[in-house]
Amino acid sequence: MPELPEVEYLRRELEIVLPGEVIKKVSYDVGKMLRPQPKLFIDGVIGKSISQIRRRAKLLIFVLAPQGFFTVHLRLSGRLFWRPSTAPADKFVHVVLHFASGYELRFAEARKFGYFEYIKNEIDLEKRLKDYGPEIDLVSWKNFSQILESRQRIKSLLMDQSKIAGIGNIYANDALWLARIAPQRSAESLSPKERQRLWKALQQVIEESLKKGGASDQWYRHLDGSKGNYQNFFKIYGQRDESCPRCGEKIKYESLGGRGTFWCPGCQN
DNA sequence: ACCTAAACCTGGGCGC
DNA sequence: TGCGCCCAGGTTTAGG
Repeated sequence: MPELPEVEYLRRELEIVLPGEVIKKVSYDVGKMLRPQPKLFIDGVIGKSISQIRRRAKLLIFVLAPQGFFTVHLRLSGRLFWRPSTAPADKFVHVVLHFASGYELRFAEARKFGYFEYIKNEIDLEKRLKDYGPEIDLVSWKNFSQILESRQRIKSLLMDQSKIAGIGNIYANDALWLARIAPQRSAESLSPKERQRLWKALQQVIEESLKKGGASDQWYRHLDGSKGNYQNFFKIYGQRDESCPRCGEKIKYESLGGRGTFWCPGCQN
């Protein structure tokens, strides 16, 4: 999924239905999806209620009462569904939290990369979150500019969660196109004007996607199973060999840092 | 410090 | 319809 807009959209939906719900039972069929171990996870959450849902980077954080937390990472193909237990089955479901109200939180994960993790207290939670850089939607322009003082390639740096949190492959591609910056450039080579353009482009693209309910390019779904809309408004992501909407040049595709990278040689310099 | 490739897995789309 | 190949919103680890 799931980059900041997708995870944040889901967080807001969860925040509407989950607080006050009591976990009655956990079922699963893939043990590695419950961390640190299925038994520890289940013992940690059973009988507790959910009081709040937070987000840090691409990680959802469920606050439990009277104490404890669990996190959910959707990785590439994770979906969360909120359903009455009588609802028809969903495909690819591997973990289900059953609530006393008769509702279920279903975790569908086709590729089995995603996971739930129980965290027993604040100290451990902080430990788990300590390596994340500032959230992209909160970082100041000045701090952003400082973070770019690096020889790393700009696109790889944007996607490095320890430098800046929340950006993934879609929004890195789209923001660089908006800011007219080639993804292969080293971060430190960006002029102050370019840094400002990039910072603004990132804010713009994140905000636009969040308003559209995120990008359901392949797997991402809302809590009720519906799709987001940003995939219909990609600037350059996925547009291999199409013509650039800004300058008409043919859009290139190459692997950069092991990730598919789309850019326009005509207007990204 | 930074880069690449591979690993973790499965499904969907495309060409033949 | 089927098969093979390529690709996939992420992260981690091994090796150069």
